Amino acid sequence: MAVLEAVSAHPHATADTIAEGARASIGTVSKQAVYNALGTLSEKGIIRRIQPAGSSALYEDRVGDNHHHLICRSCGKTVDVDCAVGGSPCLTASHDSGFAIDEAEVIYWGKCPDCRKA
Amino acid sequence: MAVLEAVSAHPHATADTIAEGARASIGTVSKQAVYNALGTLSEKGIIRRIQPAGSSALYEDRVGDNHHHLICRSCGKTVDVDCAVGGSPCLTASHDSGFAIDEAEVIYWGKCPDCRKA
DNA sequence: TCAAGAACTAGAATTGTTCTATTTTGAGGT
DNA sequence: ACCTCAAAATAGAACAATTCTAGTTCTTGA
Repeated sequence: MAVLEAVSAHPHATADTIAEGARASIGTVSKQAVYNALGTLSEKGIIRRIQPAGSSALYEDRVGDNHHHLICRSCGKTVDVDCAVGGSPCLTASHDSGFAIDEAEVIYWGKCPDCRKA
Repeated sequence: MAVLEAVSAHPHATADTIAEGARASIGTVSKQAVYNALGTLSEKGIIRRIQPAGSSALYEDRVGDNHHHLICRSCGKTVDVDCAVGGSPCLTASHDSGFAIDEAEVIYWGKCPDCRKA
């Protein structure tokens, strides 16, 4: 529960940050307890795990609405974006090679406003 | 050059596999030489590096045609798919939050024909 | 031929995550 | 209340991919 709350409170946080958040509300929690909880929660579909290139895994509780992510190449800032194409469209690849596709993960890479200034 | 050839010969291979490929054509190459070469090549845009969740980095030389990937959740098999939406459309997120977007990375997750049978 | 910079090597170091063995906790039954 | 058993937590080791570092070897231009 504490882990779930921490994920809710810090969207797109790393396991480490979430562990800190959980500790803030409960006291002591081991790293592994957090990993276990995160693992179970994302397995059950209650939270989502994203693993952008060049960073550790991030977790969020916004789930089931087919939204995507926009990540800054310089500072790593991550924001949600709604699916450009509506509903859950991306699930149709042009040619599926016989695969049964169950998810389309979209990551937009770019530069955030702050980093553009600098 | 040997590294580039190895990437060409084994699309979607890991750094390790590419190192083996390079060694097969040249003799001995250190792991770091390979990482250096891969780093420079992808920095210059000659090859592309993809880092799917739960696997190490993969490299490919098909570049600049806005294609995406379809990965099997069970066996990790990776195939190319052309962009569902044509040209380079995905570059437009519904709302860009002020970011300067330069790439849209799409990964379709599913089950390959072989794993569906099993 | 020589010097200077680039690339290469080997091996240690780092980081995020997972594994394993041991301990603690909590629920149900007596 | 007490005991037992399973589930969850702990601590710390283990692991794998990648990066860093220091020293050596090549290559190229003068």
